[in-house]
Amino acid sequence: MTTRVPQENRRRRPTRSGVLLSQDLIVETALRLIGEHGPEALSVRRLGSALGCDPSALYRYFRNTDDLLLAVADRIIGDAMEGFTPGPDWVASLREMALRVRAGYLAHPRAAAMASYRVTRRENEFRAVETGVGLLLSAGFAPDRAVRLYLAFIDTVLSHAAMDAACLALPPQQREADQQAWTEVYQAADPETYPALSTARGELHAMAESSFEEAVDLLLAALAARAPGGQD
Amino acid sequence: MTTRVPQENRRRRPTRSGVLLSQDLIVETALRLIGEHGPEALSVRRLGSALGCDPSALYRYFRNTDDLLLAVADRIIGDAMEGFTPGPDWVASLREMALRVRAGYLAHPRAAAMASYRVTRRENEFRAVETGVGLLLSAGFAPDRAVRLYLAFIDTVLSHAAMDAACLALPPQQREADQQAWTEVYQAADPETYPALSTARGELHAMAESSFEEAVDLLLAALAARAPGGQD
DNA sequence: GGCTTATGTCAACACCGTTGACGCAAAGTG
DNA sequence: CACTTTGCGTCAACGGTGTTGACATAAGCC
Repeated sequence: MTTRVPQENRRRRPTRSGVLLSQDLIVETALRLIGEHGPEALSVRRLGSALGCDPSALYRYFRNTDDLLLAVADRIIGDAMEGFTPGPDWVASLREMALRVRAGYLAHPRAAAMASYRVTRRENEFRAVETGVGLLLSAGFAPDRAVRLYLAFIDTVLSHAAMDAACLALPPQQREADQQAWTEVYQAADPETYPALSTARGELHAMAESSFEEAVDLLLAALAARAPGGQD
Repeated sequence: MTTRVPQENRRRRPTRSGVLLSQDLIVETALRLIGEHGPEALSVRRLGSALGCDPSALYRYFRNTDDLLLAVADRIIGDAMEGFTPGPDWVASLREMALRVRAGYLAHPRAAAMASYRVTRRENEFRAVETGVGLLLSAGFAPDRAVRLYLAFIDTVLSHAAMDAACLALPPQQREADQQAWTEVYQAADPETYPALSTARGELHAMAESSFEEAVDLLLAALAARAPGGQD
């Protein structure tokens, strides 16, 4: 963001409680708040009191709460992708990207659920898009195909990861109840009206698990099959 | 629907403005509000004034806004799947299922975005799983594979649809800002640090669109390629 | 040391979901 | 028809939310 106030030259005045505010400190505190007390714990007022400052002070650093949320999202992306460098195998590299993003989301389940579908427009997202599109270009796809396919890939990864994160963010009681539904409620399905469910009865337990890797691998297989360079 | 408080025997008193309240009327008004005035128009207070009653009257019909939201979600699912019967072509049938789910979500974005991660365990979900697993069984997959692959498929569809709905549910200002980011902020990327972005500069506008169909088609292609019966 | 001005503070506004008390009118009973 | 019960709509209030504009004050520049 070019419009952003430079962090270094800021004329920072300590707050009432002596804390020196900064975008990084605010983002970290927000992430901590969400992680500790759930997504509903994130409000300007609570964030202010957690930082020991007036809520309105945050508006000196972020245009509004949406702006703050995008900063949090970008931070998650940055943490997830830290130290990652794409290798020569573009499929394997995209796969690792996917797993990293998912791990980053699962580390902050509640924040991830809010931010998965946003465009952060910040440096970490820039780098991730650069890396992903670059990998597809290196696979021989034309630029327009590379962009379209990267979008399909990353949207699948992000939305799937968000879904997993949302499940993880559920209260344990509710999560276990949802999982048990597949081994209990669905087992009682009437064979006449639900023949397919009956046939697959012994396998329905798999419904309780995440399909993230399966879906990513299916998608990557389809991408590999369409790569100009060959079937693999 | 039928398990709720019987609508018939209710001791319904006309509101101040003469309207007779009911669960159906409330749900329909909520959907209409969202459809006419955007997703952010749905609040208990606005819903109350749209119905010509005090906001608190709604709590006679729904435990809280969450309960109301689930009722709305149930209606959306029912509407989306109404009249659908799987055909002989399992790939085409799964594709139509996907498009129907998405259309249902997009028709009522905010409700869908808020309810997408819920497991209903109700009749409509039963029927959907039965249909989907049945289609994969008919394709020749063994039951365990059919279950796993259906899960990967439906999770991709649901999470993608939820993501699209969530984007649509954003306040217009934020949504447009997110979309413009690809044609403005990302255009200014430095060619030296972001060579791939530079190469694909003219195609980045595609990032603002939905990748739903592309992702579904990629996944279905991968499924078709793995079907025991052959590529089709 | 004085000036400018960025920045933290404060008070206020307009919303939000939810609740409890209250009175009225509809349903049930005879 | 009259009487009682009670479901329901209304009202007022509580505590929460994001955001804004006025204001003082202290940091950094000359």
